[in-house]
Amino acid sequence: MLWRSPSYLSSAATSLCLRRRSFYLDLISGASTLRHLDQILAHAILSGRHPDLVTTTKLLHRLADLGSPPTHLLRLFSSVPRPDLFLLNVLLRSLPPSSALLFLSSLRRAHPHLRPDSFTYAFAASATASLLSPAPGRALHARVIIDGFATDPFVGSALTDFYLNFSQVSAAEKVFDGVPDPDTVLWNTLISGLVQNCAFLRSLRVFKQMVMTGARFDSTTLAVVLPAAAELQELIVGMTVHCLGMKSGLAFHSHVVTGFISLYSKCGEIPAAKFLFEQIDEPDLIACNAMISGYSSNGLVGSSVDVFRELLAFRGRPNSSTMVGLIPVSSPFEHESLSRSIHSFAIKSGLYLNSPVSTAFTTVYCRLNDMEAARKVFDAMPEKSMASWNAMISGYAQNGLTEMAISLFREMQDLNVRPNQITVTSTLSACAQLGALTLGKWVHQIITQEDLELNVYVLTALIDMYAKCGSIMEARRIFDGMVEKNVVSWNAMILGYGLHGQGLEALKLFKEMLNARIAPTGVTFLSVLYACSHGGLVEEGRAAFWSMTCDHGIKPGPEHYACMVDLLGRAGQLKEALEFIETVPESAGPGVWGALLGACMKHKETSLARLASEKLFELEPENTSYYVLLSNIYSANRNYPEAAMVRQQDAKSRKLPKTPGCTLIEIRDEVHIFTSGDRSHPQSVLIYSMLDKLTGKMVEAGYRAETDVALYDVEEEEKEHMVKVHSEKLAIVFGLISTEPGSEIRIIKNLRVCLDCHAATKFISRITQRLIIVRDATRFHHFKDGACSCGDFW
DNA sequence: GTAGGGTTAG
Repeated sequence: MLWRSPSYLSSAATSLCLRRRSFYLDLISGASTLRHLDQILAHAILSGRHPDLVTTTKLLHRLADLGSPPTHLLRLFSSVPRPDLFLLNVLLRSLPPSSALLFLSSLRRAHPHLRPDSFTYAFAASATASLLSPAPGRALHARVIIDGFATDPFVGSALTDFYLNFSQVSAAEKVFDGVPDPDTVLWNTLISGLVQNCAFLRSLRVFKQMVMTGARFDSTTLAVVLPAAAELQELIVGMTVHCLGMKSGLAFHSHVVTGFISLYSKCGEIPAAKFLFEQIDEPDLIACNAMISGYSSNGLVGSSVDVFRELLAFRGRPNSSTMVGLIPVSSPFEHESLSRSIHSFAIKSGLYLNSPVSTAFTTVYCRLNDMEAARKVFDAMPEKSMASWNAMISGYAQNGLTEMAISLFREMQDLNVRPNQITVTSTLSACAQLGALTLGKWVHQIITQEDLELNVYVLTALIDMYAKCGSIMEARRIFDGMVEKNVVSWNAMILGYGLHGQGLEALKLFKEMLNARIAPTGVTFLSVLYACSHGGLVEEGRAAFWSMTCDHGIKPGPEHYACMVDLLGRAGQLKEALEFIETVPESAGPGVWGALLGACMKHKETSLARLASEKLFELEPENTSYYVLLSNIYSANRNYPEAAMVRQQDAKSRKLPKTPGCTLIEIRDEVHIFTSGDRSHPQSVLIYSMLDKLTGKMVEAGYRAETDVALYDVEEEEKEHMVKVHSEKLAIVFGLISTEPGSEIRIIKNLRVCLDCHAATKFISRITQRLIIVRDATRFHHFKDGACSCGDFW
């Protein structure tokens, strides 16, 4: 270096040197502080040399690098009598995004001789990518098109990046398509941005297209496409990329190797990941993190800790990602104490309580069903990431706290935090559990508005939501539109038909699935059995059960046995059901006996009911719902002393209050909830007078209230009321008076619909000529013209 | 102008 101290500048020799441009340039690039630069500039001017365009450009560059405020840069620029395009571009690149764009907008007035080129627009476009609003970027895009730069790969890349930063995937693709000869960087920008927007399928498609068109790919390309393959667990695609990498020699680039380690770990190929990791001479922090998380997520917590120790011993400090990878999210129960101790370590160190670490802990606590701890971690996060919102929402949905999940999603919308596929998938699951069709439709609308990629997860969640919220046709429409279906999608659709009592449709779809060579899983058979059971298809169900073990080698679990007992029991084959239980290899669980008890209920089989109840009391002494069932069976047979005794036992054992039966109906986006005998509704006078009129007409048509008949597992409080004012009847009547004649009525009951309401609804559907869809605790009933879709197999 | 690891889902 020419000089070390500012005092050196005062020497005459330096003055002479400064007259020569190259020395001057060297001095500028060597300056290490703003003060140095000031002194150089002052000296130059004193020595009679005014900086020319080249030196000013250099100076501007250096000033920006050393953190000079934007006002200084602008002042320097305006001191130049006739700035050229190069200087303008350097200025634009050096200014903070908003000042750069502001400056550009005044350019035409201030410097009419300067015609922006592709660099100008590229820098400007990349400035728009980091703003809070997309509006300036869109305006710039318009100018780019007018000025004819939309076909330039440099500009296109910056614009593509801009749109992807604002999650406008389609717009980004449009920009890309407008560039006839995309270069490697432009391809990479699109692929990487798609991955960041969770559009993994699209990114793989673009990569394929890139390779097919013969475009040159580089290590960045491979590094950005690998996470997409890993995320989708597309091992074959990943291995193809590996082959491409080997052939081109790019597979040994450190970023790419890390990508492979992560890919193989995520696909469960730990030996391959381990092999690659051990091939690296000196793995860096990121490679170690990939391996740590790979082991941990595959349940190999010991090996994960080994690599962590190695990292501490030889490669220095771990970072927050190391911690995230180390937490055994995949098996929290097994390593609960380890997770909690990592958490307290993280809190103590303070350094690690950033968003990804907190998100991992949120997840762990959700999995441990410790929702309060999870929420505490979530609330303590100053900056919430997409993943942290998703972790909390899915945690609520999976723990059945559906309202919490939905209200958190609402909060996100209110805060203008844009959801991604995972957010909507979790929220849809909550809507499905709740049976909230209007909410579900709203989420569907948001998916469309946000242009979220419709991947298998999202579409399957939509099928599930529509099916569980009563729109089986809409579910089927989405199912048919799916290009790529997997087992879960088929399962969701089959289960949907089962819920709606369309057993034959379910079986037809199951056959189609087998023809399409999709290997069924235990869940598939559970859905098929369920559909048979709710459609009264006993023989078909039996055949499916045997085919499961014989043809597909799937060992039936307790839930399959329970479903079979339910199937036989509903159809009145109680003896066969009991015989079937005796074939259960291990002792039958509560599910199996519960199913038998439910069947006894329907067929008023007191002695068998007693047997089943005794088994249940033995297996689950704390579960109170069986007492209700048994007592109802006795009262159905008019054996009131026994009924009273059971009820007394029940009262003794009961600790928690019962959930009262209630029915929900949505009218024009508003939710109305009715309980039995409810008079709290503002229109309750009208509702009751309508109900009276309707009951009159029903009686005329032959309806008799079945007050002394056993009510399913309805609760005591509800039973004490006249069945006439059951919550479902109130909700139906409210539906009748609040909607157009002829339109369908949908209600949701939290318990199983009672026999009397079931019969009454049939009459109502005929008298009013309405389709009434009732979702109860176990299935859907479509009442139409005096009949129910369940064919009374409910 | 693009760049590897970590969190979230049916």
